[in-house]
Formats: sequence, structure tokens, C-alpha cells
Amino acid sequence: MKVSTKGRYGLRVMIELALRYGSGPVMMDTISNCVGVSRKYLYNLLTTLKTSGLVRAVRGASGGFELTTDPNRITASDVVQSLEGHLTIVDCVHDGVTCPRIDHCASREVWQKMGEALEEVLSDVTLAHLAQRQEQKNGGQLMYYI
Amino acid sequence: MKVSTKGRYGLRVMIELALRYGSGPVMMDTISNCVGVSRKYLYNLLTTLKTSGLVRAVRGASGGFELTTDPNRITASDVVQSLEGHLTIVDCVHDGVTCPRIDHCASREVWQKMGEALEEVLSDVTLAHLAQRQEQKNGGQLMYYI
DNA sequence: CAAATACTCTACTATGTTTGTAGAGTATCC
DNA sequence: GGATACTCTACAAACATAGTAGAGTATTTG
Repeated sequence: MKVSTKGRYGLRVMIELALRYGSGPVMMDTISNCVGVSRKYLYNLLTTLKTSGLVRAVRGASGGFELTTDPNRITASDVVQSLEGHLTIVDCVHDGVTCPRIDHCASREVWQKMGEALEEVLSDVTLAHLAQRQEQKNGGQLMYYI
Repeated sequence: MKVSTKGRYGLRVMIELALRYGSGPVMMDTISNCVGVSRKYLYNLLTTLKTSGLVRAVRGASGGFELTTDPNRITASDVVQSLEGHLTIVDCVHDGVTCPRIDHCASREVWQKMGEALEEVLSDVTLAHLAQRQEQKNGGQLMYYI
């Protein structure tokens, strides 16, 4: 019951983009350095996030990636679900393909509640919130890890 | 971010034992039939649960497994944590081995909240509760799936 | 006692997912 | 037209999950 590196790195990536929102596209090498992920792997994450419509890519010289919308309109739930898929702890909660014992399964109600609890936590946290928190922790400086 | 079959089957197993609590040990073949898991795999689950002190084994003829204590003193949290490990979404939340950026990581607070939310849901649900719910759904009959 | 019963243990394997890497291709800016 | 920087397909190593096989051991019951 862990978040994979996709979700972990992905949220960091989005926080970095939130910190730089409004300053034009940020190139992959910069993000790669800040977050500590290889350029190649980063591309996977950004491609997924792009497909979900959370980021936009600008090609060519002085290109890069940027958020498609204001950081306070993107939640951690959006980011995590984009990269990790549905916020369901067990497939039967979301699938149309239900297991044969679904009607007399008490466990299922527990798994459902867990998913709802996660959704509640994540949808309550915006990127703006996280970026602000990050700035506080760093004393207002962007971290580069060069 | 899924519960594995260990957790899913394990909780079912414990609900079955809760339904039969006080009637002496239940043998693995019975549990295996009710829950729909092979005897061999079931052994893995029960061994883990035994190590955690949630069930007790009785060897020999007319042996089997039974809960070590009353079903309303065992929570879903106990069961899931026994089989799946700590209820942490990301290791850095619980590990002593922290990642180098732990001090300026805003994401970590999100992962921590998620774990706490799960704990809250699971520790609020007892086996007695689940067994009762299961009985309601089955009209008071034990299901055998023979 | 002895036979049946039922848990116990070690080891092995197949399968799928995660976590990446390689290298050539393509759009855009100046 | 050259430099810049994203794009795409394919592949592969490492790890975790989900089991299976088969022989061993403790207890009850007659």
C-alpha cells in the first residue's frame, strides 16, 4: 500500500513547477536537477501529466514545461491520480467487473472508506499550498541541488 | 496504492473466524472453502496473523485456528498492518532512514496525512462490526461456497 | 499404542510491476 | 541552418506478489 516513485517524484515535480508558475516554461534539465530524477525518467512523468492536461510542453529552444493553470486550481489528488491511477485501495470498489461475492462482502465497505479518506486528504491540498509550504521550509529560496 | 491479496484475503479470513468465535478452532480446509483461497496460501496468511498474536493454532485432530481474543477487541487496522506492514504510504514517513531532503519536503506532509487517514478509518472498524455486517448481508447464514 | 488428523516448515517458481535506460527523431527559436 | 530541447519506441534489470510442492511434526481419539 505504497505510493510508487511516479507519484512521489511527480508531486515534487509539480511543486517545482508551481514555484516557477508564471515565469515561462521550465526545461527538463532544470526540473531534473531540482527533483533528482534522470531526464529520461522525468519524461515519463511529464508525458503522463501532459496527457492528463495538468502541464503543457513548449518545444524548441527556450522551451520546457509549465502548469496549464493556476497552482491553487490543481490539487494533490489531481497529480497523484494522474500518475498512479484511481485512488482505490482495491479494484472491486471501482471496477464494473465485480467479484462474485460482492453482495455479501463486508470487507469491501472498508476498502471503499479507505479510498474516500485518501481522496478527502488529497483533494484538500493544492499545489499553491504545497509550494508555499516548501518556500517556508527553504526560507524563500529555490533549491537547485547542483 | 493497492492492498495486496494478503490484506484482502486476510481480512476475509478474520471475519470468518470472528463469525465462528467461541465455537472452538476452525480448520484450514473450512476457512479455505469459505474464503476461496488455497490451503497452502492460506497457511502463509494464518502464520503471519499468528506471529502477530491475532490468532492461535491448535494442532492435531480437531485442531484449527481461532481468534486469540474477542472480535470487538480486534480492529481492521490490526489485521491489515499484520499482513501488509505499516500503514504508511511512503517509507520516509516511518523510517529512521530519512531522505536527504526531508527537512524541506512539502510532499512528505501529504503522505503523512494520508497514512493517518487510513489508520483512522481502519482502527475504527472492529471484526465484531464486520462480522455483524456480514451476517446481515447473508441473512444470518454462514456461507460455505462448497 | 497407532492411525488419522491437521498444522508446520523450507524451498522453489512463475508472473507482473516498477523503475528505469538507450538512442534516434522532431519541432521551434534566433 | 544550427542549436536547443521536447518526443517516441523499445528494451531490460530488479523487485514484489502470488502462489505451489512435498515432506515433517504434534495431538487427538479409539
